[in-house]
Amino acid sequence: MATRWGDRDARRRDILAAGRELITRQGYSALQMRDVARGAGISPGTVYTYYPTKEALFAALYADRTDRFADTLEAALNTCPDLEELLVSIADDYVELYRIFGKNLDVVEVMSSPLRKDPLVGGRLLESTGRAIKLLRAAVEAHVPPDVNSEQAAALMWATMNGLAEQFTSSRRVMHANSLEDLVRFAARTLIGGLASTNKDPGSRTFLAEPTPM
Amino acid sequence: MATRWGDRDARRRDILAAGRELITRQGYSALQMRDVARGAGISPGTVYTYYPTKEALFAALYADRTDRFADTLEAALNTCPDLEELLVSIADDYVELYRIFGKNLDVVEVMSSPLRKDPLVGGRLLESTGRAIKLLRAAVEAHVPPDVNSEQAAALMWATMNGLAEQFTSSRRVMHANSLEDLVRFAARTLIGGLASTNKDPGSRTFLAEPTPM
DNA sequence: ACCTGAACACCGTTCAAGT
DNA sequence: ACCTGAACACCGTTCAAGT
Repeated sequence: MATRWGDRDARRRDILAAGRELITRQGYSALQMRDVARGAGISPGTVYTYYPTKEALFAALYADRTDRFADTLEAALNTCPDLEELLVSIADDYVELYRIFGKNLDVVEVMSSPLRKDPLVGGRLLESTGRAIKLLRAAVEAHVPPDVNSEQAAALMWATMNGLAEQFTSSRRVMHANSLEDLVRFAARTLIGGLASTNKDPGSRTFLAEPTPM
Repeated sequence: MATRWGDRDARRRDILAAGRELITRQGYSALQMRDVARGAGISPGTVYTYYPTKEALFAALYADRTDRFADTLEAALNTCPDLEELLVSIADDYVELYRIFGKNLDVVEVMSSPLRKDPLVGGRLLESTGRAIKLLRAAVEAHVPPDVNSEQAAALMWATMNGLAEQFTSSRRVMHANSLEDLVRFAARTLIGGLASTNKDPGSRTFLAEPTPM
């Protein structure tokens, strides 16, 4: 680290890089403030003049990672012919994100604390998660019949993604032996088929819809 | 606590009761070994002669709670006419379980540590989660066309339950304003419709299935 | 202003001593 | 045997002192 005395922007990048290194290589339990400080070439006290708590630092790392995931999602949105391929192509990236951050950050907790007002914590968090959510909703709306309630559909898709990611980062073996790709395809087909055949908006619900041929 | 000196069974129940009280009323961060000891009327060191670590105690509490959820699931299985009503009727109970335990226990972590061999930790955990999983799979098989791959279907259903529970215990507001019941119904209808119309076993896949009328 | 690092606070865990 | 509680270890956080 060749960061000069007083260069706050570079110092902040050093802190984030050190934290990211620890958390991606060794997991959340390895994210310790003394080690972050050592990795960034500073003393422990100094970290606290950049991020007021460990949770704030973690939230900043999460926001960065979410932005990278949103990049993946955006690229998939521009290249994938259908929702099934889109979901398959983003699955690995999301599972990696979830493995590192999934269980350890309560976004609501952060956003309802004073950290909400910190532009480099709450601000970044709102920006990155908002972007990912918008992209996901756009994906749903682009690939699902227009009479489906897209808010519910996006929420369900989001829940499914998180639930699958959880299975593949923790309890999968207890349940089954399917690969991530197989299960994502199965989930995608089931959701798409289900959205096409039922679950219209209450106003326009039809009793006999046409099933989408595969 | 009127537990007598040397009554290990009663003492263990006292410890579990104290832990459950803390965690259900104030959440995981309130599960502190000194407070568990005080609640059980013993000294901190004694807790460790019953559960070797805090994680072991937590896993035992999780196993107990999972057994109670399996009771709920079993009752629903015997009374609910269809899968949609079954899922709606267990949703609240599962969300409560998830709020308390969802993010804080890695079952695989516990089961791959020496705790696995402890009958009151790993043993109970295997028993209770195995029972819940079997019941869920039975529910799927009872309500879904026989040519669907029921292992995948159960895994997807499990993922969806976890994903929805996560939304309703943390980041829901960021996504949408639907109630739990509405979203569970939507998810159930979509899954059921999707399983009926697509995703047959590779061998018996049909191209035009009959949609289930609502 | 920015940074240091010793010290404090807290909580999981251990163990010599008690009954 | 079972239990006590002071002490240890660890890690998030603070703050008086340095440059």
